Amino acid sequence: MTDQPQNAFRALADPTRRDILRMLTTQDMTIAQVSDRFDMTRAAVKKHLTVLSDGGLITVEARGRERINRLDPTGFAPVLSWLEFFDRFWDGHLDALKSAIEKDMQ
Amino acid sequence: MTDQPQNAFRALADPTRRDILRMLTTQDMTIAQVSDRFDMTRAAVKKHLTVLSDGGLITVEARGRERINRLDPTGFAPVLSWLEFFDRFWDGHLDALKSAIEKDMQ
DNA sequence: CAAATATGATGCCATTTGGTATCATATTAA
DNA sequence: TTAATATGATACCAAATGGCATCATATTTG
Repeated sequence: MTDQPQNAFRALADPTRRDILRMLTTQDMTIAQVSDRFDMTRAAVKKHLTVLSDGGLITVEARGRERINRLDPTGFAPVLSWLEFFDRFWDGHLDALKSAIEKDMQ
Repeated sequence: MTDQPQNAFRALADPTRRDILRMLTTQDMTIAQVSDRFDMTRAAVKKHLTVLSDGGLITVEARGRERINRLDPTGFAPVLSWLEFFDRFWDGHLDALKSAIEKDMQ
């Protein structure tokens, strides 16, 4: 982990990395397992996983010759905390926001 | 506006842009007003404002020769909605998450 | 031990990004 | 109208980013 929340926001800025995060909600995965799901080299995926790790969004556990990549929910804290600042600011606009979210969820 | 939530996440990935957003919580600002607060050219600031606008996080209202940049809370919806997916997934971890946020807020 | 496997590390490349400088255009003010 | 002001647009540049290819290293496995 390093600068916060910069590294977390940076990690979230790439669609591939966001897809990886969602994948990791279903199960922990090795680098090879993640790579199998993308049309890019293992090296490229590994770079993304490093960025996600720097952002604190995943943890990597060495297990023999494998590296288990696991979602780290606490890594989202700096992001949510930053966003929370706006949540407080809006206040009266929260309803509009909620409906906008619901509309977006469809 | 374009791809969602990609443009919003991309807009949030830069520290200068996040600072601009926080500034805009205190008051709507022209490009010149925003520029005055940063050690970079007006052109550079204008680029950031364009990215923020593409991300749907601000709206720009032309008023005479000025452009009023205004925070758009609804632009955060796609981001929050994406994050909400993880909120559902964690469930049992939410408490740890909350305390992590509080710790981060200090 | 030797071969296969999983990952790490490095170098290279094209594109994007964040910045500057400069000039054009549109409004306002004298 | 003319000058000043606020912004838009463009060209250019260095650094970062996302990708590939390749080789090195560490673990398993036969």
